[in-house]
Amino acid sequence: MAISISISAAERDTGLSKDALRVWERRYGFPAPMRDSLGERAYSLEQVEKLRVLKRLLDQGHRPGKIIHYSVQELQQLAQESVPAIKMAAESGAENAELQGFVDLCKAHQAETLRHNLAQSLSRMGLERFIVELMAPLNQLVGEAWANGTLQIFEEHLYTESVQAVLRTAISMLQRPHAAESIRPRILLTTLPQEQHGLGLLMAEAIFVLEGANCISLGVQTPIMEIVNAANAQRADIVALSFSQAMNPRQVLQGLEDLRKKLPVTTEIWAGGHSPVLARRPPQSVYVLPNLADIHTRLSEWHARDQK
Amino acid sequence: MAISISISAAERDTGLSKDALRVWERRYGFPAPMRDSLGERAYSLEQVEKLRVLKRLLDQGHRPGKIIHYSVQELQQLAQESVPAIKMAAESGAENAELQGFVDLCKAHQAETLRHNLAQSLSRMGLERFIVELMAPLNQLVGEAWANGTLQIFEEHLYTESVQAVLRTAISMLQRPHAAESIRPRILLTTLPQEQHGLGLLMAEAIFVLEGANCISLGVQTPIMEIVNAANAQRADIVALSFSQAMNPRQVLQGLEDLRKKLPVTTEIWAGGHSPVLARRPPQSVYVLPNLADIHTRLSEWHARDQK
DNA sequence: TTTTACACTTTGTCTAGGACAAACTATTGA
DNA sequence: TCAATAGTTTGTCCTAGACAAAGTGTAAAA
Repeated sequence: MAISISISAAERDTGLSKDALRVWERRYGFPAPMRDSLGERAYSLEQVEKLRVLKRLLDQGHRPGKIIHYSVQELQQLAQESVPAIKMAAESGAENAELQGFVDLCKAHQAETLRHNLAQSLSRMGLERFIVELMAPLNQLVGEAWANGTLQIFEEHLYTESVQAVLRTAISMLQRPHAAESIRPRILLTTLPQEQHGLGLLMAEAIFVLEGANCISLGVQTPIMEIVNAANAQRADIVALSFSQAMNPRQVLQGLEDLRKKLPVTTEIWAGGHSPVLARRPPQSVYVLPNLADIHTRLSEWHARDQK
Repeated sequence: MAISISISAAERDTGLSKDALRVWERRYGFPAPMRDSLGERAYSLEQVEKLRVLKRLLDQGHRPGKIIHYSVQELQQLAQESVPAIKMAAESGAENAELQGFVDLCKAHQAETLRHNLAQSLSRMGLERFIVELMAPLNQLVGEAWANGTLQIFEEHLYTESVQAVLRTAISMLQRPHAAESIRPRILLTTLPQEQHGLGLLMAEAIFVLEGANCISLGVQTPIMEIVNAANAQRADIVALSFSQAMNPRQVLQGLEDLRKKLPVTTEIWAGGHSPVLARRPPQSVYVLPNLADIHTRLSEWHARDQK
């Protein structure tokens, strides 16, 4: 009577492909799901939980063969050790306490209060500092807490919704009622089809709008050909893309390369976010922005280039 | 030198599983992709385009074996014929002209103007009429135009982003600064993990908030166990779920059934949206709301039940 | 004529194990 | 210490068979 789920549900809930799940079972003996009356795999919730933690560690650069036989506890510890950003944050006491306060609100399911406090911090700090100094590290902390199992998935959803509400309100208040066509740079924001995390994109949009750029966001998951069509239709100067850790490195590089080939040379590509490949093997012909604060400098450079 | 894409890219861009793509090729001879130097399938853009139209028709209840050998033109015509809602709209001249105006703005890529005009209509009509009389049919029209190929994908993204911005602003202005815990019903809004369309959810949220309900949205794609956890943590009276046409009917019913089993009996499940199964084989023990206007009546009924 | 029951057909997803390139690691030689 | 080479690991693709669930059609009963 224990709850178990099919392979396609496991694929959905863990982010690991069916093929990967089957080949791991063959090679490493984990996961070794039960079989239902039809001989089909039935994964237990414990297995799914462990798979989720494994996925997170793979995204951080670990290799399955080395870590697959660790217990969930060992894996969670490994996850904690391997994120220096959090340890850093943990040391700068006061600031960290504030961040932790927001995480605690998530855990207490106080969506209203969370939203209210975020909005308050926003007014106090101003949008730019709010994003760079609060949202960015907070996102990290939340992602980390989620990987540890400290934060449940629905609590993370609650967080994402609240942040989104606050950010979107801020952006819509900043946007010009009737933006002149001529204002430049014209920036097209979106993510590749595999990437469904939209928070990074929203933060980038806010910073761009603050800097006076002309932003058009397509939301997440736009097919490459459509990004090209949109960039041409909008005569975009820059296509800005956001990547999360969870994205397949191969697809990141392949996608950027494809896009570069199909976009006019006059359109720049700016890539931001926490995909490890961007730092490790930054692709030529694409501008990589390791963090949001770089947007300011890069925009100045763009204006300088544009003058010429 | 013609552009072609891998099977996993085709899966992404069409919404058809790899397995389905392979088995169609085996059974019907379509799609019959080229093979690259490694013997792997390479789908042409034309094939992907046809597959997309096919997917849309399957979602409307057509069967692959009957329609797979039609040309793209024939399929598009079929798509147009089989949506009575649009034909109806096409007949009520004046209103239709207004809707068409919005679609035209999408086609002209005037995101700013689109957003502005939507906001204007919103102020003029009030939120409830705006959603029920404008957004709902407009969504239909846009979905239809997309299936026809009249509207490009990125134009549809532009539409979604604009609507979302307008709706979210409206909702955040309505929400109580500090909602009393005691206000009821407490409604948890989200979609099942397979469902990534969030517009319907947002429209429902707006109506609920207007009606004075206590809304907590988890955004899209929440795993079933997490919906249960969230509903318990929030002591939700109602779990409201939104479904689009594109969702697999089997998973809709299975998901609703699972959820019903795991939620406390005191928590009601309300299902809305355009999934054909909801109309054809409405599941017991779940309240089906065929359209947004029903929310009002159903809420009155809820309050009556609650009195007792 | 409409409804119910049963058989037949269609369709999507699962199964298995083999193959291979790309990414990563270790070892060698300069 | 670094660069090139050889070996290992890993994910995704391949084929082809199986089966239940959903849909369709036909015949008997109401």
